[in-house]
Amino acid sequence: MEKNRIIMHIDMNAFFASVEQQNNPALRGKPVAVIGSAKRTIITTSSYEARAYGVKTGMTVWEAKQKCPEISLVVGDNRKYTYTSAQIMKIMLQFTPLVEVFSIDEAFLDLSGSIALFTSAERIAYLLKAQINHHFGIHCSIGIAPNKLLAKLASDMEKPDGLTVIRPEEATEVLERIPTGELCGIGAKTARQLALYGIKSCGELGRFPVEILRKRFGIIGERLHFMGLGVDDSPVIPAGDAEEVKSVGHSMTLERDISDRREILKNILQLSEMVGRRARRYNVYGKTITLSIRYADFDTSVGRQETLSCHINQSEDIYKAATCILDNLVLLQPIRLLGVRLSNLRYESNQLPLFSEERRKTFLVDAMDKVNNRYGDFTVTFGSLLDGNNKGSYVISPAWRPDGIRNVDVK
DNA sequence: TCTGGGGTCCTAGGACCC
DNA sequence: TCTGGGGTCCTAGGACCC
Repeated sequence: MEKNRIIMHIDMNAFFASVEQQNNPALRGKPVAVIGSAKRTIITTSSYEARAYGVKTGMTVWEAKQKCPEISLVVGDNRKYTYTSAQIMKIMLQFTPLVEVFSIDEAFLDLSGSIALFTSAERIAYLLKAQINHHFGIHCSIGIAPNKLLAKLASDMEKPDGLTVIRPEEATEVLERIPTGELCGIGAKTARQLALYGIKSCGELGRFPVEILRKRFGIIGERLHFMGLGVDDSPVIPAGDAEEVKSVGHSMTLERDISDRREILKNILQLSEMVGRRARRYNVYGKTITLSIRYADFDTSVGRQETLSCHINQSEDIYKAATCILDNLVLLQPIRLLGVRLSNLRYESNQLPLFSEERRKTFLVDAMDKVNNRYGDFTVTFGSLLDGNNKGSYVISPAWRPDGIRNVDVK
């Protein structure tokens, strides 16, 4: 039997853009969009002033300028966002130790045990909003419900600066009018599939025979059924209890489509170094290397993986494996995007964090030396790429976490 | 003027071993 | 000459999340 829980979901509004506006008063109250530094970039986040013009995440810069010619474009700064995020998460920890960092700008809180101390969940919401706004000038939307699924749905219902409560007894009625695609876990494709069965709302989904869902969607089918009913007993998992990361990777869209093998290798080397660096920093080794390619036509992509007999995390070894995969591929078109990922991970748990910095440096120098000796020419370019010439490779992604290996602060 | 990047989970088929 | 299953690992691709 599920005990009545009180779960809160907090979503920072236009997080990256809000941080930038806070940082630069000249941007406040104005349409602002945060973009990547690479040539082929997109709108990562836009301020609410920009959204009023129709500027949305995922648009090209050109599209955004069409919608809003006076928009200020800011190249994202991952360190700033990671730092702010970590500070905000600390504020949340004042109210409960059960804080699950869901992304750089979202968190779940289990307040079931905290209500007695703070009177009510709504009061906690007001206190949180006030503190976050006071210290960081950032608004957030908060949802309160008996589980994570409904709390997330609730926080989505009023933006910006919203507070929405779904009480257990209200859940059924609320779900009746919510389209299935609004639930976290049901994307456009699944929503379309469900619509073919005449299922449009969550209410309809919950009433639909679960056997048919199971047959059509497999394991997901059962989950869909419970989602439609608003049932979700997944726990809020605090940072310390989170599962270990299962893969580490980087990918990048190139400035232009390329076919030249030397050029392709150069980019694979850079990606291998980024992946290796991150893996070594966190004392993790991987057995499987995946090389991803997206072709010029954007729609065609391939991923080829290879599992080795031992675990590696040296950039050079990753590079060698990725190169080997490339050699077995027939390239069909010029390449638009390249990616390198390390998975099948093993953690070196007996490493004291105290030594990790030292270890990291040793490994880094070691790897760079080897690369230099071995690959000559373009390594010099590569070294300078890493150290700043190639601003194009700054990583901007809302999928970061403020802590641990998913703090992707590579350049 | 085109369309970013870092992850997780699931499926389905094949290899291989007992 | 025809014919087993179960288990595990691996691979490629797709859907989903931020």
